Amino acid sequence: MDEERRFPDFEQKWQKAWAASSKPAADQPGKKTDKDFYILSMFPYPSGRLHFGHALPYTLTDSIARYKRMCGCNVLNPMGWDAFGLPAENAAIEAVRRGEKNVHPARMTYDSIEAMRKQMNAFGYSFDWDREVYTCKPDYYKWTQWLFLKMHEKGIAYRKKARVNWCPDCKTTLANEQVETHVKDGEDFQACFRCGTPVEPREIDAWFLAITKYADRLLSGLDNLQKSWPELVTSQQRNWIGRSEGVNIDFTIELRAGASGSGPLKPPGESDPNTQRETLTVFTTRADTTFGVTYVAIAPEHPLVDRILKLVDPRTHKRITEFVKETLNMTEQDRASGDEKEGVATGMFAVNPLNGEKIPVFVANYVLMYGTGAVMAVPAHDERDHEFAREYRLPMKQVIKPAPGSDDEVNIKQEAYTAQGVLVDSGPYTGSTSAEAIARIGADLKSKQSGGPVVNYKLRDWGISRQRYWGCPIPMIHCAKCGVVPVPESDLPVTLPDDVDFLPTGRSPLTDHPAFRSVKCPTCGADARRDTDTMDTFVDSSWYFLRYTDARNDKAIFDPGKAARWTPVDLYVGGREHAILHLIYARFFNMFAHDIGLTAHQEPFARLYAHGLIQGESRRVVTDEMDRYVSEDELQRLVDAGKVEPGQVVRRIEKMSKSKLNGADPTTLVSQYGADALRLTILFAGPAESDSVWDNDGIKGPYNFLRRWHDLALSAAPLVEDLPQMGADCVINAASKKLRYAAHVLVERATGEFEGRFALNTVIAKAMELVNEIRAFIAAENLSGPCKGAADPTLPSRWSLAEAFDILARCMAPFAPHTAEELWHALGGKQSVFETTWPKADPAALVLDEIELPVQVNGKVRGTIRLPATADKATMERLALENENVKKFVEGKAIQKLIVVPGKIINVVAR
RNA sequence: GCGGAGGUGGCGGAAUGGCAGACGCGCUGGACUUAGGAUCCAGUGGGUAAAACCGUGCGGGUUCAAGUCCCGCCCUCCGCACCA
Repeated sequence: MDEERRFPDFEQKWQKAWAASSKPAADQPGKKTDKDFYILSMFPYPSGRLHFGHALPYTLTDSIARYKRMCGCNVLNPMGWDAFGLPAENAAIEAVRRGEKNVHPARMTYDSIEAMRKQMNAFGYSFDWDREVYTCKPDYYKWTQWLFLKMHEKGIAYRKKARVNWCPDCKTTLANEQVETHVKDGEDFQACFRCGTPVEPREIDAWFLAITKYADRLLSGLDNLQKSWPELVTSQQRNWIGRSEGVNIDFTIELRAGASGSGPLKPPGESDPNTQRETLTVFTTRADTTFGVTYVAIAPEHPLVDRILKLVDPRTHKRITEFVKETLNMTEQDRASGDEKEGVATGMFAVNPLNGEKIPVFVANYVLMYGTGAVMAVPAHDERDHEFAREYRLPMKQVIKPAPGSDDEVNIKQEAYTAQGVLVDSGPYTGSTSAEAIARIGADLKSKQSGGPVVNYKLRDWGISRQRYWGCPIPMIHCAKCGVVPVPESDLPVTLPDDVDFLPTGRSPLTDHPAFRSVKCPTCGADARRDTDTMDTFVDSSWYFLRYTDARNDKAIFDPGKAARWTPVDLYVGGREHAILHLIYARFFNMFAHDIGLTAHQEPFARLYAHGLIQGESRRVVTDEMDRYVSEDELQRLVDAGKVEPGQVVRRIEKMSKSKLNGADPTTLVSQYGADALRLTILFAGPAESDSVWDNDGIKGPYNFLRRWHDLALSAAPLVEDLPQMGADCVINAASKKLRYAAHVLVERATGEFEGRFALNTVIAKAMELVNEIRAFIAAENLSGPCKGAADPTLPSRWSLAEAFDILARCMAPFAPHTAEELWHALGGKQSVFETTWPKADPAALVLDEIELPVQVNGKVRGTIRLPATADKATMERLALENENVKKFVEGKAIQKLIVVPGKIINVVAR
C-alpha cells in the first residue's frame, strides 16, 4: 500500500471518544423485555493473535449490536477469555525446553489477552468490557468449581474407572467428542482433535458428568430450536445423542463348567447338574427378527466374559483371553474401522425366550458396549451378523419376507435382507408386519418379564478429568477413611498454585506439588489428598454466558434476577466446529442451572448463527528436492529463478494457518486500510454463514467506497450546510425523487437484514449504490456554493441531498462506525451518530412516479414500457401492445391471454 | 452407508415464481497526467454488423412465466459412521 495514504486518519480519534463516553448496559434484575438484547459471539482462546476466525464473528456481532443500540435497545455484547487450556501450557513447556527462564502459562495467557484486546479495540468493536471474564482467574473458576460441587451433590458428577482416550503427545485424556477420525496412507485411525496424534486407550479413575441423564431433554429441546438454529447443528446434535427405540430381550444363558468353544457347536444335553442359569439381556431394534437368531454375541468388555473365563476349559480360556486382550488394546473406534469381524466361541449356549432354541454365545469384536453390550445375531437380516456368520460358517435363518407389492429380491445366502417386511417361520407372529411384530413382541416380553421396549442413546457421560496443569482444579478430596469428599463450599476456590513444575510426565503436575496435594479431610480431619486432576476446559466455557449477566458478583455465581433480565442469549454467533462439543455441553449446563433454580429457561441460546470460515489459498511446491508450503512471494522468486515449474505447485483452499503460510493478518490490514475498510470487506465478501476465501484485492472495493463517500461528503458539505427547515408543501423534482428512493431502499434493506437473515453484503451493496446515486445527482443538479436562504430555488434538491447523506451515515454506522461518525459530524451532526435513532423508511419515498415495466411475449422479454406508477391495468395493456418490438413478435398471432402483474411484468401470450 | 450444505460470468456474489448476473473485483477503451499499480468517464455472460438465438451442474415435469416449485440423476465440500 502506498506511503502517501492519508485516508482514513480519524479512526483512533473516535475510538478514544467512544471509550470516554461509553455507558454500561443497564442490568437491573427483572423480566426480560423486547428491548433487552443479549448478543454474544463465542469467546476466544487467547492465542495472542487475532485472526480472521475472530474478525468475522466479532465484526458481525458488533454491527448487529450497534444497530440494536440505535434502535433503542438495551444491548449486552460482552467479551471474555477461554483462558485455560493446553496451547499455553504446551508453549510454556517448549519455552522451558529451549532454556527460557520465568516462563509460565499464566503469563503467556495474560500477555496474549492484552495483545488481543488491543487488536479488538483497533477494529472498533463495542464490547461491554466491564463484564470481561477470564476463565483462568479464581473469581471465575471458583464458580466453575461450585457448579461441579452442585453436580456432585445431585449425582451428576461422579467418579468411575473407565477406559478413556489418551493422547500420548498432550499426555492427557480426551472426551469421546474430542477424538477425530484421521486418514493417513489409506488407513484411518483415531486422533487427538488438538494435535492429531493417534490416541490410545487407557484405564483410569476419572470424574464424569452424567450428561446422559439429560439425553432426552437435550434431544427434545432441539425441536424448539428447529427454526432458530441451523439444521446443520441440530441434526448433528441429534445424531450425536443418537436415540434409538428398541427392545431388550432376556436370553437365559447356561453357564457350564468345562465348556469348550472348540469343535462343533452343539448344545449340551438336558440337565447338566453343573449348569448355572443367568440372564443375558440383548438390545435390538429388530425384535421382529427374533425367530431368526442363530447365535448371540457379546462385547469383549462385557462383564459376563469374566464369568465365562472361570468356567471354560483351558484352551478356550486362552483363546478368549488373547482375543479380548488384543481387541481392547485398540481404541473403540479403531476397532470399528478394522474390516475383519472376528470372534471366539465361548462354548456357552443361550436360550431364545421366544422359541426356546439353544444357540451358541460368541465374544465378538464388532459388538460394542452400547445398549447392553450384547446382541442377538440374525445373519439373514443384518449385514454385520451376516458377515460374521459367513466367516464362521454359522447358520442363517430367514424370518422376514418382502412386504406385498415389494419387488425386493431376497437371497440370504448372498446378502442379508435388512428391510422390514412380513414375518415367516416366526411362530405366533408369522404373518405380522415387522412393525406390528416389534410392538407385539415388545409387549409380550414385558408381560413375561423377560425384557420389553427400551430407548437407548449413543451419547456417553462426559469424562472431564485431565492430567494437566493449566486448568480448573477439581474441588474434591480423597480421604483414606471417608473416601471421596467434596471441598466445602466455604473453602472455594481451590486455587491453582503458580509454582508447579508443569513439564509433562504423564502424571498430573499437581500430584508433585505437596502443598497443593496434602490437605486435611473436611469430614474427619485426617491427612488426605486433593484430587490433582484439572477439568476439561470445555467445562469452563459451558456456563460463561451466564456469568456475563452478573460478572462482578463475588457472593454468588450470578444473581438469578440479572440472568433472567438477559437470558436466553438472543443471538449466539460462532463457528460450526462447535456444533456438537461446546453447544451440547453449554445446553447441558444451562439445563442443570435451570434445575437448581438459577435460570428461567432450559435453553441458553434462542437463536444460533453459525458463521463460515475465511480460508486462504495455500501453495505447496512438490519437486524432487522439496515438498513444502511456500508463501506467494517465495513462490514468485522460485519461479523467477527457474527452480520451480508452474506444474509443480499445488494450490489449495484451506483453513488459514501459520504452517501453511496461507494466512492474512487482519491487524496488519487494519493498519493499512483502516478498520472500517476491513470490517466492510469481511461482511461484503458474501453471506457470513458461508465459507469464503480471503483475497487481498477484495478490500479495494470497500476501501474505495469509503473513500468516495468521504470525499463526496466533504466536497458536498457546503451544499447542505445551514439549510432552512423545509415546509410540508415542498415539491421535489424527479432527480430528487430518484435519490430519495435509493436512500429509503437502503433503509428498508438494512432494517430487513438486521432483523432477519443478516445478509449484510446486500446492505453494503445498497449503500454503494446510494453513493453512486449521490454522485450522479450532484453532477446532474449542478449544485454549487452555499445555500442562499429560504428563497434559494435549489433548496428542495439540497434538502434531498442532505437527507441522503444523513441516511447513509446512519445506515452505515453499524458497519463502518468510524467513517459514519466522522462524516456525520462533518455534515453538521452535533451529537454522536450512535446517539441518533435508526432511520425509518418513508413509504412515500419508496414509490416512484414513473416505472419501467418489462413486456414479455410468450415468456420472453421483448420490450419495456415506461408509465406512471398509478397507471391502471387497461393503460398497461395498451402501452404494452403499442410497443414496437412487442408488436413485431405478436404479429400474425392471436393473443390468447394477457397477464398483467402490476409493478412487475406484462406477459402477452400469443399463438 | 447415514445426515447436512452447496453447484449462477474470468472471480466474490445478487435475484417475495415475474427483465438472471444487483454490488464489488478483474478486464477493455477513453480522459486527466512528466508518470500511473492514483483518480474520473464509458463498456463488459456467450453470440451477432445488428437482430435472432443460447445461457443458473444434467434429464424430465408443473406454470402465461422456473436459478427459484415437483420428480429422477451427477458432482463438490462438511460432519457421523459396525450404535444391533
